[in-house]
Amino acid sequence: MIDLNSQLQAEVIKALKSLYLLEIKDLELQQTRKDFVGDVTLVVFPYLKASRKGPEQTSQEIGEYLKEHVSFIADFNVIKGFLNLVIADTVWLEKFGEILKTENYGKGEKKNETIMVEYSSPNTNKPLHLGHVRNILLGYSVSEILKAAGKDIIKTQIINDRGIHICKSMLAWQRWGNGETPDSTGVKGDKLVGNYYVKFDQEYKKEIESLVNEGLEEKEAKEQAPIILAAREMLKKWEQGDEEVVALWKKMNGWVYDGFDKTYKTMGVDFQKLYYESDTYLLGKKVVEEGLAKGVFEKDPDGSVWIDLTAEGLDRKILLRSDGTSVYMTQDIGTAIQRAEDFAINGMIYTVGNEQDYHFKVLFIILKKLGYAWAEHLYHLSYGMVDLPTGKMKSREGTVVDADDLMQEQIDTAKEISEELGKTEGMTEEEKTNLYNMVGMGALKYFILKVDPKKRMMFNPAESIDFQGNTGPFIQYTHARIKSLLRRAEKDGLLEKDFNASTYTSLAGVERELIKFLVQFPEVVQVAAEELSPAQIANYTYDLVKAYNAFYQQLPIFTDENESAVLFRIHLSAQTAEVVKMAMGLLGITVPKRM
RNA sequence: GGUCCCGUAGCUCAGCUGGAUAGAGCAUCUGCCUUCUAAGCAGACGGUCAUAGGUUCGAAUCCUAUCGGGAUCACCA
Repeated sequence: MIDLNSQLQAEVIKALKSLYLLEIKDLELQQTRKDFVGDVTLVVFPYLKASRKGPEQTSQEIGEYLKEHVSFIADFNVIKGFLNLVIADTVWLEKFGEILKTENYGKGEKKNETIMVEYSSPNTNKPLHLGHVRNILLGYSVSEILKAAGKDIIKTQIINDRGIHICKSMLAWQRWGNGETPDSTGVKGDKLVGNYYVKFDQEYKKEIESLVNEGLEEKEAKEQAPIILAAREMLKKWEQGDEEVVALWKKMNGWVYDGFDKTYKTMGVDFQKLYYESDTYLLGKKVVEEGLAKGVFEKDPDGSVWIDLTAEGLDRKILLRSDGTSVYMTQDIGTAIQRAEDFAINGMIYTVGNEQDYHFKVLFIILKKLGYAWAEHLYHLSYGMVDLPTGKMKSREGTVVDADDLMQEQIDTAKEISEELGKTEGMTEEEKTNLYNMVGMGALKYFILKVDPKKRMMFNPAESIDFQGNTGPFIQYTHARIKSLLRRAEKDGLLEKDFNASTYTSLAGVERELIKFLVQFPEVVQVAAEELSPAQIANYTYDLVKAYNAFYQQLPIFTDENESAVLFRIHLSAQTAEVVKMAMGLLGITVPKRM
């Protein structure tokens, strides 16, 4: 497709050269703001020195030149130093015709580039909560966006399945579980294990308290409480491969995975490859040798290994403890290298909260220093915390918003509203269930993804997520409405007729606006991919849908006397629905045919 | 204390590679269903873009300082 913008740029450059002998390489054109007439605006202030004239006269001259020399400039107007250019309707119609012919409109060319996207990466000692929800939705959506931009994606997660935290749940279950299982209790596996994690914490606190009453310092009490000693002992046994402990560990982790799978299924997300920390936690050690040999790392007299990043304005960072065990950073280095060995990847994206900005900064520098080619394309998809009105979520204070509960609430709300509005008449039970899921999850996903990932966001559990206005359901509704139109069009045999751009020539304002939005779509996808920002897609789709609704409300579709207008509007609607469907798909949101 | 992020309408958010009169949604108030789905449309109300300087023809956007909020700075993960 011809790129209108770059073509126009070239013409303006020519105009400046011919009028004022001004030689420039490129310049910025912007979209004309809504309240003014025109499509594209040139700000002429920067060229006043060359023109030696006032802003209005300069704009006028450039405008006249362009109107005369460029066929697709239909008109122009000047307001102060702003030259607003009007692009001919025929150009828009031509563009629209090209869009209709484009298969998979919006998708970028294949890039032959494979990126691994890591997201979710939970601990196995407690259920997923609202914080994970943002992580998971972002990771999934960014993956879909990158795919649409032409990259190959491998979705992955690293499951933090080992360590003292899981031993705590195991120990508590052993002591107080009475052999309970998810099956015997009907409790979802991750919830069951999470309950025992809480139980451990309660018992631990009691022990600390009684030790303090016996006269111990709190710090000592924390170290010496029998229950924590038992948990440490269990971890040691696990590391030695004690059969009984490992069997229990496998059993309880299995429950958790079953629980997580259900949650992932409701969310509609997936992974191609899973990494487990129990497999990777020793991996970084051999890299240490490599780093020492290359002189990237240094060894202290006590045997600990460090990297000195003071030259980069950072700290000295430890990579191997004096007892020879590895730390978080070492594991992450090892895991990254393992991944590059497992797959032919060109880069990686880590979806991790912004409290780990520093960690990833350091990690990426280290990997670069070690000289891996793929290390040039590592990104930390850093996102802000989700705040509650009460402040930060704290599991110990019971202020976490559980992922499953949250999703169920939205689905229930979707059901309530749908029934209230009487939208479900004639639907089968299955269709209804699907619809409630789609709309409920659509509301939740859109609510989270429309916000710039980098920013922290507010969620108030007391107020339900909106289903009106700038929301997922609003967009879904518009799609359903178009589908309804198309069903009628099909019945009337209108869909078989091709739209011919040359038969319909005078566009209404709302029609032109809508085409402009559709034209933008591929670029929006590219920008969203570059910025790793689903919010770009969400906000674009909202604007598109608003433009469609204005069109829908203002113009008749079937009842227009002009048959080519009817045909045009039906195709315009169909194309809008298609873009909406694809854009929402990039957010992991499905759209209904009826609602 | 060092480093990093943030502060836009009552609330939740766009806009931030400098450009026109700072935009949406929610909430409040007006209209519009006998014509294609009113989860919609049209409109009203609501702003010293935290504050103070600076750069510029032009600053919500860039720079500096101050205030306020948050994160991070472990031989934890």
